[in-house]
Amino acid sequence: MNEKKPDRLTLLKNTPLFLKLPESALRMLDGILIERSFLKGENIFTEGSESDGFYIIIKGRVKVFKLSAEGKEQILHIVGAKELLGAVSAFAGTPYPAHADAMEKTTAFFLPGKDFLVLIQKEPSVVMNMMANLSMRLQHFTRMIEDLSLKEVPGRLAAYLLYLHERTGRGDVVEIDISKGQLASLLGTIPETLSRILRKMSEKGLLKVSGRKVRLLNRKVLHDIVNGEKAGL
Amino acid sequence: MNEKKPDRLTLLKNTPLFLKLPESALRMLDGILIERSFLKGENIFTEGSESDGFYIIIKGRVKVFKLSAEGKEQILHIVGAKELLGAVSAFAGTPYPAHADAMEKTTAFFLPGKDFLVLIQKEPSVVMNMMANLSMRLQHFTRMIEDLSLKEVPGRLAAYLLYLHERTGRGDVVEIDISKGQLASLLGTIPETLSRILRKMSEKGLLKVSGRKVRLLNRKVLHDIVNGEKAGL
DNA sequence: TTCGTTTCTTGACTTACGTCAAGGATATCT
DNA sequence: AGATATCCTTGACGTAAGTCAAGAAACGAA
Repeated sequence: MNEKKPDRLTLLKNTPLFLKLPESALRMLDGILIERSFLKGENIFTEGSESDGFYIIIKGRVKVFKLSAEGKEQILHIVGAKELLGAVSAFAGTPYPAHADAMEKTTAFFLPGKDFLVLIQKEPSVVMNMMANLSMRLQHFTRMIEDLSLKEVPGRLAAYLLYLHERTGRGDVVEIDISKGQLASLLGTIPETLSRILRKMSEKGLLKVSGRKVRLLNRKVLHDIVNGEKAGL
Repeated sequence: MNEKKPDRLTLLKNTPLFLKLPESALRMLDGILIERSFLKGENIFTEGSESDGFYIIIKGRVKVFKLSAEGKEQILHIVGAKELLGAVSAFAGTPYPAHADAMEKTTAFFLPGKDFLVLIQKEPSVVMNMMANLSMRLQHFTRMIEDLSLKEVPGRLAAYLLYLHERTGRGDVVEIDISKGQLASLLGTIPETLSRILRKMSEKGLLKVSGRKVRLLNRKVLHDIVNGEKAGL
């Protein structure tokens, strides 16, 4: 166990939240952080439960989501390595505002809320980094509200595919990194609707689906769809 | 003009963002802030334009909103006295993510971005106050995404009315503080739909509308509607 | 591989809500 | 107060997307 310590320090140093932290603070953190693991599908926290701290994801992915009365799920965001989970609640001392489930085998460091508050007082850079983090999340949520309220599902899907293409596209092929059902939940719809729209887009020659790989055949029209063109879907 | 200065200082002292600021910093701010006025309906900034600073609203109200390709409007939030407008963009140095229009005659202090960044460096309490602000906004947006994606319009309306009742209700009467058209835009729908749902709720004996005053006659059922009950609407 | 489970797709149907158009009610300005 | 513009309501209609149900395909475990 002891020989793992150097690894943890390096991990911490490369976590955006802890950028610019002095060595001493990192070492202190290393002594406080608790490593936790979660199985695929395991619940990490539940909406409404009291926040006793937050997580820094080391490996794996976690979905943060809301549930409707009828059980429909809306994914708010997916948290991956080096990102924070539940930090706002820990800072504000409020209950977790949504559920969090591991989407795959996940390991994370847990930082108890009280230690976090002490750290914040001592290290202003942590607060600045966290502000940057919150700002990005706010932007993301703004776009999500816009999409849900002002775009239809084809527009949201096209926007997501083009976004994937920009970040991870190899040629004109993008690989959806989550199941189609989960993608539906991220886009604010249901698997049936997503499936139908993908088929229509295929029929129109806009793309070609094979499993999780999607070849974007007409990005121009996909862009138009994002901007509200009906394109006969 | 000079005899107004004491007023400004008092205003600043009572602004959440500047809580706990030393007298000296407040006086410096007072020398930097620029007072600006906007007419009803006037645009304050536009989505995509570069942020050169942010506003502290002194009087009046401002709607922050997105527009769809077809011109439909989604209000993200309404900013009133002592609240901040455009602060995230000023902090992050990103363009404004939405439009802002004055809903009534509004006066505000403008703080140039560069001065804000200097202030942030010098006064950690400002950052903490701003974090608290961002956290609340994030919570608000989370709820908004949940509502748009998982609730229908009657549920969103009922939630809004009950929220108004909690904050400002006199007996069982609440007063909607914006026009019905704007309320529709805030709830992510259109005036026709809002009108129809209000009528149906009246017919079911859940409430009684007279102008902007709404008498809530059956809060229990309204709560049920928030929680996904159809209630025969 | 084979079995069993989960995920994905498809069709027929329903429905909430948006669109279009018009009349009525309120508000605002001189 | 009267005139003009804005806001609100109502009806008839269209449509995007959800529900229900059933097969097909993909995945995982034994």
